[in-house]
Amino acid sequence: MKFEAVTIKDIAKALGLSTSTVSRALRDSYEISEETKQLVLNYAKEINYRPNPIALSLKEKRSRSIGIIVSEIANSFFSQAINGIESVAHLHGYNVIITQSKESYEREIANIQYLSSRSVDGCIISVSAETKDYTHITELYERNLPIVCFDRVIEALNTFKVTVNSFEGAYNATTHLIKNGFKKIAMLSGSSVLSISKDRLSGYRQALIDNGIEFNENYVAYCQHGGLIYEEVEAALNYLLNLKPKTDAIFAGADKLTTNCMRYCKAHHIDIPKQLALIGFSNLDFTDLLCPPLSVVRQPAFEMGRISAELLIKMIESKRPITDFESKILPAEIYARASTEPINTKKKNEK
Amino acid sequence: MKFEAVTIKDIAKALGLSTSTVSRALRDSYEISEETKQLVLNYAKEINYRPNPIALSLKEKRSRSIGIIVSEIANSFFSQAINGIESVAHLHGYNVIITQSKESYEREIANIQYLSSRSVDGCIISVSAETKDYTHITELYERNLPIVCFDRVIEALNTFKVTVNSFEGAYNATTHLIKNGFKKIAMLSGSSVLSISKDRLSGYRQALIDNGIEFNENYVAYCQHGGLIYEEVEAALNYLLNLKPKTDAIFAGADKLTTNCMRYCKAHHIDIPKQLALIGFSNLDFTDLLCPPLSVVRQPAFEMGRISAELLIKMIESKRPITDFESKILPAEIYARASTEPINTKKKNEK
DNA sequence: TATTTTTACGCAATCGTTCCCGATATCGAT
DNA sequence: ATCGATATCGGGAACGATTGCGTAAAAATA
Repeated sequence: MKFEAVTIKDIAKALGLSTSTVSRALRDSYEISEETKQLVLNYAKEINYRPNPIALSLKEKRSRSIGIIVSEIANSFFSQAINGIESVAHLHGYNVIITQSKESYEREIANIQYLSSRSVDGCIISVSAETKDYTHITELYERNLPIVCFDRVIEALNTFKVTVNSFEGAYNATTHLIKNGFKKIAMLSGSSVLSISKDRLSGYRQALIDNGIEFNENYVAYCQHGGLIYEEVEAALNYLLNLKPKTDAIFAGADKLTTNCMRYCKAHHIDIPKQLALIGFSNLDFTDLLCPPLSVVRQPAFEMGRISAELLIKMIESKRPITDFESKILPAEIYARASTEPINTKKKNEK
Repeated sequence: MKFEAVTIKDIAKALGLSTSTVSRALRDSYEISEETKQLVLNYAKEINYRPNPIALSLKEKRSRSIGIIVSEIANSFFSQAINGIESVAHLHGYNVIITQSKESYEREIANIQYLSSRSVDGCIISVSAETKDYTHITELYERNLPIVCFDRVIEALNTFKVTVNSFEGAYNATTHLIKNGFKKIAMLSGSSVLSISKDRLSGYRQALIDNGIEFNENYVAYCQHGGLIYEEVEAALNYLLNLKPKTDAIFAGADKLTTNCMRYCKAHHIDIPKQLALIGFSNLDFTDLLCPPLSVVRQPAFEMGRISAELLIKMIESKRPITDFESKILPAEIYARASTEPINTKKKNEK
């Protein structure tokens, strides 16, 4: 029922040659005469011949494609990162296969097995928030599947890692809140098992300490699904906003946490920043258009994707096994907006 | 250098059987004894055998995967639609390969040729705004590659089409503006060649006429890149907002147009809705959190993806060629918020 | 002219899997 | 005991492309 593409065999038959000769002509191999080569090339162009990548994959055990696993493409950070990956991949002649784990351990396993069975030449992975056991990944890695970790990295895996400086980003965001006069700063954190969550917590903690504020573990609430479901954010905020002394600012450690925190405040008529200041990690393109304009810690997502892809392709195309793995740590940028404005400054006209 | 997976040959060798017998056992074919079948199945499970989909694709000329072409995954509408497609595809045992055209004609061609060479069993396509010539798609379709159009459809292609009722959505949005007292309503439209642009323009036009307002072509501005680049939106608004009589409301025909319109207003200190009301198509998850909360026409993106995938799979798995193609047209929903509030109503406390 | 070297091409194996067809064995029936 | 039927399995081709090896013809050398 499916249409049949033109194959090397069709060319061979039409030109009265063998498939090997045709192959050599197309591959511009040695031991081929100039005239037969031209003959084949012309005919191939004429009938619009395209090599079958599946047959090639089967034979060569490589596919010139790289796999991506992220939790959600609807997340701005990830879609920007994917754009970065694609830009580099296409430049090097690689195609990209995108999969989503939706923060599910099972789907992550299914995805990476699908990718490896599809003979991807390598993978770029940001692990799911649910994943605690990484053997499905390390096993493939040890069997020589090149893997680059980005964003949420697997610390135990000895490979390239591309991350944002979470500690510094959290440190600067928290310091920003302190400088603007907020006293009781709580943290809304993602899954406690993720390396980025730990780093962001450390940055938050250190900023408090460096400014002479006591770190209180009670002012940290975790959302194991990274804020993907509103209810867990709601529960966390119900908790954080009923503490004594009263929380007057929130630092949110992930995109969905930040926006869902805003949604909570709107639903509960909490005035930002008068009743509660808010700053959080976010890569949304519209945080400046929010009500109020939202202060954010922004990650260089596109750049992270770019670098990840470059490292992966370097790994794939390297002749000898790479042993010297560097970790690229990129700076996060702080955008201070109205959501963290000092409350004593009674300017009506923001901007 | 790459790891080698366990094949049917390994099982045959280990058990002293032929590959055909092993294949039959795994396929649960007839003409196989119960005991050899169990023997093979047990051993296969033990060594974690997984069939090689590439070899299967080569042999069967199908891959149990479906291709998607959208302009941008960073667009909320498309990422939601992709989620809908994936949910159905996985249910039927299909994998999904996502590609982005970035509104580029060349990339669209490259993508669909890549997908077809990868032996996808079918494609779900929303064409790029740049594309005027559809032969790269119709050609494959005529060679029996199942294709479902969604969102931006190819009118000339006789296949399943899944769209939102653009006319109705535009009609209702425009009527909403009129009912709220706005007089000079301009339209910010996407690429004029797209069917959805035409339908939305018709809806806007009809709503004006039905309410006794003259339709004036001068109050329509087109953005050929669908608002993907801010400058074209800026130019369009510079034009629309300098018309006499003065434009007091804007209806925007696409996601990026709507948000970039807000950005423009913010940059130019235009008060929404006092100086300019705004409603537009958008599938962002947090238009309610924008400043001001944005009135939108929202498409059932997930549902559209779901239906598209179901139709495609129906097409793929149909024994006889399908000739009776229905077009699914889903209703768009209007969310009225502060950005289109009547200006004479002087409520301070919105909600 | 005879021999060697080079050139240019075909043959066949390979990748992992399925499936048609042929082969063998077992069993019941005559 | 012999034959046919059936059950069960192996051999080998096929999918599309590459490639090492063998070999014929052409070219170069003696």
